[in-house]
Amino acid sequence: MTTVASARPPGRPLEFDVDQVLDRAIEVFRELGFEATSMSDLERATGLNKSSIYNTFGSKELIYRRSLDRYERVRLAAIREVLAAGTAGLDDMHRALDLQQAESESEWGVRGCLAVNSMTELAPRVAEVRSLAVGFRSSLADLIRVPLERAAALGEMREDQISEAVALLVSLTLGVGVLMRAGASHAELAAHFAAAHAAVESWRPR
Amino acid sequence: MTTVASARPPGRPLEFDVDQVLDRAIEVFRELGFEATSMSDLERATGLNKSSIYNTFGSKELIYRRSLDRYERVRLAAIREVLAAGTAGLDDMHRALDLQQAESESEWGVRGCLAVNSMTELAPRVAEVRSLAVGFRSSLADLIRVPLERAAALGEMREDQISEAVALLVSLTLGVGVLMRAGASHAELAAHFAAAHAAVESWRPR
DNA sequence: TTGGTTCTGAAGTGATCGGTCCAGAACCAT
DNA sequence: ATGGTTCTGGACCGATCACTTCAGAACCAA
Repeated sequence: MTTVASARPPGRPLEFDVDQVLDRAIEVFRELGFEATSMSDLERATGLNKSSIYNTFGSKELIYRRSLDRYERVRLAAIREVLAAGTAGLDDMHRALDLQQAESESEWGVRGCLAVNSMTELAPRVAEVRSLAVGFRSSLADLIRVPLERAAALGEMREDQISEAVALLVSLTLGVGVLMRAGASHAELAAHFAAAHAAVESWRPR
Repeated sequence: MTTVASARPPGRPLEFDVDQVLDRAIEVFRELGFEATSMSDLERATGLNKSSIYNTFGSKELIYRRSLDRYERVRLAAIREVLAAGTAGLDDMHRALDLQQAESESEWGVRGCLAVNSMTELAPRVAEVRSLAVGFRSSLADLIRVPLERAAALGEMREDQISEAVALLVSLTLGVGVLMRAGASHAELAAHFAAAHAAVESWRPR
């Protein structure tokens, strides 16, 4: 059992980069969801032949799960960079909210968040997708907790408020994910972010 | 043009009650969503023949829109009864949150909220569904505003906090709608409702 | 009862669905 | 070069999709 994971197999090599293909699949799945996306859609979006897709991923559900997994990891890494790598407390939280708002107002925003979409569409019926959903929320909560604990250490909020603050911010994030896809205007989105900012400020001791 | 809307047409009458059929359709759409629900599923759930469905509603999209419309009206009526018909301020809000939590933990809770589901699945692609989504959020916000304005009149919160409070509670409601379908435990749901209760309490002047 | 209208049940429509098969191309180790 | 392995393109598969058609049943007004 001395096989190495990256051992190049014999035979003809893949003519494409798997991650690049997944990125194109992510775009389609974000826009149409799982059910409304056909294999033809995936062929067109990835530029691959159906055989190559099946040879590499196995089934439509499997390429969806691979796409969702990659989406979550990329997304969490970006959030980690903003939240966990900061040095301030509540100010980092405000900054993160501003970034999220800017994203949600961009032309890509209307496609929403693939993780949120998967939670309402496929998670109830597919256990593996449900696991990805639970894991994503858990990781997101962990990341949100970081600046809040720094804030508590800085005396910007009470220790016993942290858990409720995390839950509230996670819920708000999911809510924004829904809003983006459902015709919310920039004004409506702004109102929700204003509410989030106000909640953050309410934690400061007076 | 003296036609009356409820004028009984000649010919054979329907053998079923339209609203009862819609209630059964709502169940299926809540569980499976629009795309994953087939006409056979609807036949089975409603007990109707395909022809009767098409004769009455016209298409799969139309019976979905009728279902969503009915779901929203029934749901808003129930919420109105709790929120707008109350006489207290913030206490009514707490009571409403408790009811929502009990519902989300019931066996029906895992099907989630058809309105929320429609926002992530069909609203981006179908303008009429998007309109229903916008209308639902708008009506929900109006209802949430009622007890908060009573609270402000009672001196339980400041007038200028109301709009942000409404936005936050709407966002939280959407978030819970997502959580219900995505494998959230009762504990996880409880944490989110605890955060909501804490937010409500934070509005009281000190 | 009869004529006009509408509803129901069952069979059938073409199109598209996700997925398979296989011949030939493309690679590596020898 | 050759043999073993893997990947690609395209034809092909049965199943299922939303939807239609139509004959006959069920009703009302006259």
